Amino acid sequence: MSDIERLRHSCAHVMATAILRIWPDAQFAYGPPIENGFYYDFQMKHRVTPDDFEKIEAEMKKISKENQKFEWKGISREDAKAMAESGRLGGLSERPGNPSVFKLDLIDKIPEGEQISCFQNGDFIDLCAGPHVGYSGKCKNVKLTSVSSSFYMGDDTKPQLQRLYGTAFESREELEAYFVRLEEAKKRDHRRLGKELKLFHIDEDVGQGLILWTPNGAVLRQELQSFISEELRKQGYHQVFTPHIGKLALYKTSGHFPYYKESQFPAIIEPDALQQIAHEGCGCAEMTARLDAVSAQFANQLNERTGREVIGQDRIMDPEKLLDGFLLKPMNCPHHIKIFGSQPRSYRDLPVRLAEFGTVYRWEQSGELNGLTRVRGFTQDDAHLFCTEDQVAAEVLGCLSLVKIVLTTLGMTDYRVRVGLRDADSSKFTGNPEQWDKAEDACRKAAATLGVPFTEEPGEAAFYGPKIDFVIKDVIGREWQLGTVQVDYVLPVRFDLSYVGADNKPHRPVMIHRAPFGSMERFCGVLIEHFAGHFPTWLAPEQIRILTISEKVDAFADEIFAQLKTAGLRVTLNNDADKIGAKIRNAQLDKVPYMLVLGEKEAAAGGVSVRHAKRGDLGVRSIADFLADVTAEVRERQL
RNA sequence: GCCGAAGUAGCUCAGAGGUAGAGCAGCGCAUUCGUAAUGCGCGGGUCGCGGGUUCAAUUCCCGCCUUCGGCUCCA
Repeated sequence: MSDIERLRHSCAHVMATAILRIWPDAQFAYGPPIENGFYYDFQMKHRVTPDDFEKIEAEMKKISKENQKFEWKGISREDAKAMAESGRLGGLSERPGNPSVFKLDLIDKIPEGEQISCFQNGDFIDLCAGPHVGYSGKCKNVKLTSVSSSFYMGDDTKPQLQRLYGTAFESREELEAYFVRLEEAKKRDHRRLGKELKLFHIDEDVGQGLILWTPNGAVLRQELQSFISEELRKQGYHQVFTPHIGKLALYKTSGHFPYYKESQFPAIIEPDALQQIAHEGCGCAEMTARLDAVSAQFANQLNERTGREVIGQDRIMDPEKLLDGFLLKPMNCPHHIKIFGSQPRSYRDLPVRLAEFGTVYRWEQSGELNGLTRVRGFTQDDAHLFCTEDQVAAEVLGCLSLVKIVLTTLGMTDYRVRVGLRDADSSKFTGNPEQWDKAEDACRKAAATLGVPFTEEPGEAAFYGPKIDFVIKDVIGREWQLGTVQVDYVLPVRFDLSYVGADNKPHRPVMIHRAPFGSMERFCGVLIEHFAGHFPTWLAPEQIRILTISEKVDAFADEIFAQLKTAGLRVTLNNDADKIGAKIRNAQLDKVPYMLVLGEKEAAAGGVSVRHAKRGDLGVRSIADFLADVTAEVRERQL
């Protein structure tokens, strides 16, 4: 544990002590240091609100002044249990009738034979492995930041606890600097900039988590798509288009329906069928069952193909009663699979790489929605690669290099790479173990070539195969998964895909799912924050703004405007009656990369005064020079 | 979905049981100006939505919706 973590952990104990002095019934669960501070989870009758912070902080100050010593004590399991039973553990004194329930549970979770220890500061004794600072006097530069709720052990079937967050630093200056930094970070929040720069809009009447791309944001997105499309052409991809819905049977085959029902928009039922079931007086439960069900033939075929019972007897129904419908597509794979399967394929054709900016819809929980980063409808820069088993490693590598090109071009270097592996004892993962091993190995090896540290995370795989994810942090430190590359041995079996090998026999292809941006929405959200709204010229919705000094140069300004426009640049003209200072200020606030100041001086010389939003006044230049430089800057996608 | 907080003009926010205010933005007029705010004037709000209490509710109470911070979830 680092020094700052040790300090913050001690602050969590000081906070607990303060809470107990005010509300003695509090039962504490778990209180670790975290990236920017610490928290403690607890349960008590009083509900803490931000109005209570002052009172709690005052008590914490007092405890810090008392300069209590943090003392380590090794105790036996029996003693620990006895102390928890009496309410002494995680309390200021024994609390008859109020046993330390969470501490009791935590003690049970400590493996047999491991040393159990507690720490005492003043009257507060807590089950804790430490370490801690020497004295509470160190815990003086501390501030409570927020209160929320959490589930005990992160399990939503366990009791809901209150979680109080705080932060602490060695010095007061560092503490203050932290909050200044936080304020600065908020200014680059994509939700705020999205409004200020008119990039996107979310409208209640359209629906939560559904993005309306306004003209400025549409430019940003379109430029990114063009960039990706160019790279895809270089790498031998084929562009396809598919509809936004597909029949339920498609998703029953893929295995997504009904198992992921909670995260899909409900099925769309055909009008005739809807009328029929309404006529029959069919209830909701009955309707759901009939939607979920399949015919015996369907189940048998799929079970036979996969070699296991993926569809149980309970889902089989008389074909007469089956209810058909459509699903708003939650992913693009089945559609692409159908394109691959639409014609015979030879091993000579492989790999087949099908790409689409495919829009998908997922029913995310309302509390999870967040600006552009977590939405209910989004467009993936998706592609599916169908290849032979021998080609998997090379194709994964190709996908990774694409992700790397993308991130490098945008100057995004602060990301981490996660290799998601299967969790041995989870039934969530399908397919055979040897293929999993092979695929996991290919991912691991490919990730190693990135030259970026990566972590292997068991249980993070997709149900059909392992994956490599690129994860980036937003301004407030939350992590978002962007690019992803996933190897899949399962869907080709479920859809019975095949190609003809050199031996003139059918073979099963392997699929790779990949999206370098992940989703256009999320990526743009992260990108807005990355650039703090100051996009490089090639991405800027408005690249150049012409600012006139007086009406006398209107004709000259029109001429320059027309020239830049003809050159394909996104240019606007501000010939309002404002003073030049105001025009510059407005252009700066709109984060327009180039401002061209035109007055009588420029008109006489036939030049333009160039000002850059970040580099300031660049002096007078000839229009030809300026045009050449900016077009090159845009063409080369300079940062 | 759960816990907590919030919702007043396009934006940022103030306000109070007696049907609302500022700054910025917008519009109009004047100004013709040299690298981050020219002046004057005008318009703009069913105070998130629906109920209830009250002579009177935007303000108090209840329900809902949306947003924000967490939790859980993320094929």
